[in-house]
Amino acid sequence: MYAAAQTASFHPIARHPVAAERFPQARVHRIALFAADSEIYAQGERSGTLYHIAFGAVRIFRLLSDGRRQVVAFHLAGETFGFEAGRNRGFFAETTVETGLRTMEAGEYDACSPELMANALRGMARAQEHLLVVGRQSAIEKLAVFLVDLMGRQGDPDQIDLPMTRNDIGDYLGMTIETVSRNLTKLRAGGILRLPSSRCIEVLKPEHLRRLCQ
Amino acid sequence: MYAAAQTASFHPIARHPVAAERFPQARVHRIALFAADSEIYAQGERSGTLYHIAFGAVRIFRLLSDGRRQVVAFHLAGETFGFEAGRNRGFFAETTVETGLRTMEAGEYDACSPELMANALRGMARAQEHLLVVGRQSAIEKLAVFLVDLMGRQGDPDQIDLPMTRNDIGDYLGMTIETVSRNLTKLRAGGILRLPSSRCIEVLKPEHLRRLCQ
DNA sequence: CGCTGAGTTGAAATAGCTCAACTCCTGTGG
DNA sequence: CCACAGGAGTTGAGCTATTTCAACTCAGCG
Repeated sequence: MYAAAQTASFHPIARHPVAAERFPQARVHRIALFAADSEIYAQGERSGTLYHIAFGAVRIFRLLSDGRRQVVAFHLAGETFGFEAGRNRGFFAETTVETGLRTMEAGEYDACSPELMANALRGMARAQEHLLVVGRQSAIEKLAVFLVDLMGRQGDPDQIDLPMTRNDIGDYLGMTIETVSRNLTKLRAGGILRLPSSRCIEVLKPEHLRRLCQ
Repeated sequence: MYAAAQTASFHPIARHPVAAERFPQARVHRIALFAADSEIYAQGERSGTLYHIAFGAVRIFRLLSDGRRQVVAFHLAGETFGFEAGRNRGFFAETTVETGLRTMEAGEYDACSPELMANALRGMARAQEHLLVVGRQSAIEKLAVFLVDLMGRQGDPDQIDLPMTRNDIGDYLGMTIETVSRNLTKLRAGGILRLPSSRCIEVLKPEHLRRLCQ
């Protein structure tokens, strides 16, 4: 779970053609490599640092006292995260897969720039959209919204790359892994999806999926 | 439901001693009076205006295509709302009770001031906290968190003023009004609450309530 | 005094959870 | 190259919390 970030250095960046393409060696500037399931920051730590994801994915979550976990956001390649309302982290951040991050320390950026403001507002909007999903709707609807969102953020390919486990998805949508699995099976049985592997989903009928989102 | 804001003018402000006290006549400056259940803005409208609540309460929500409603936030007296990520409103805003609002048009305020930034980040944090509640936990736990939050925002009185209906609460917590009602009854049966009226809750055992929040 | 909307309560239906068994995939070591 | 172990995912069966539908109470108001 808490593999040290250093271990990532054993995996040469060349194994990530996408990342290599987007951030050619000359432009790679202070990229930190993290193995899957590495902690980026913990709840309670001093905040300030921002992170830009070169490749990989990150889950933002909180641990509840009974051991349950609520994932409040996933961040994918190309996105920036790490904004906090207070001086200390309110959540944990961990990689879900092997991930490359560029960090920006407080002081390196203008804390009140229009870009940051836009990002904060977008964060609020995304959390509120997430609320719409988690708050109501059946498990299959939640899953549909999740997949359509992922599709959009990956540039609407017909093959969705799932950079997280069923456990992560369950904790994000507020349901058990069994319910996630059962409803994926249901979508497959309906001819809407194909599941070539557990980390890849081929969307056969995008319109059907979108219709489920209402 | 969509009573015009004008109708509020039939209710003299003198009926609201709290408001009168906080905003004495001399300082009342462009306060708009809204009757209960009045629309403040609608999804899709051009955004920009900010609102400060002199007295009353507001629900921020979205209507789903099947008629269900998800309330993503309540705002109470003293709070400011109306920030948007985009040029257009992503949600509806309505009063839940008779409400006095001071408006600030875009241009009257600095869109990138530290105060606004702090407000945006607080909005994000609150939405994420809300996610923790809605995403998991049993109905009774959700209700406990909701009441404790309300208590805090009203200055921790032992009498909570509920400026919204069971319906609003249900749509906020992602449950039916019957479940809200049943679980309030359960808390009352446990000697934790008293319900002098449907819009007022007396908290007899705050520690018990807090313990339910974990 | 009856009407109306909000809230409460009851009974039956059901979606999702829990617990458990099983498969599949992957990596490791002989 | 195969055997094996361990983790991730799937499937099944029974259980339970919440929803649904319906009846009822209660308070405010013309």
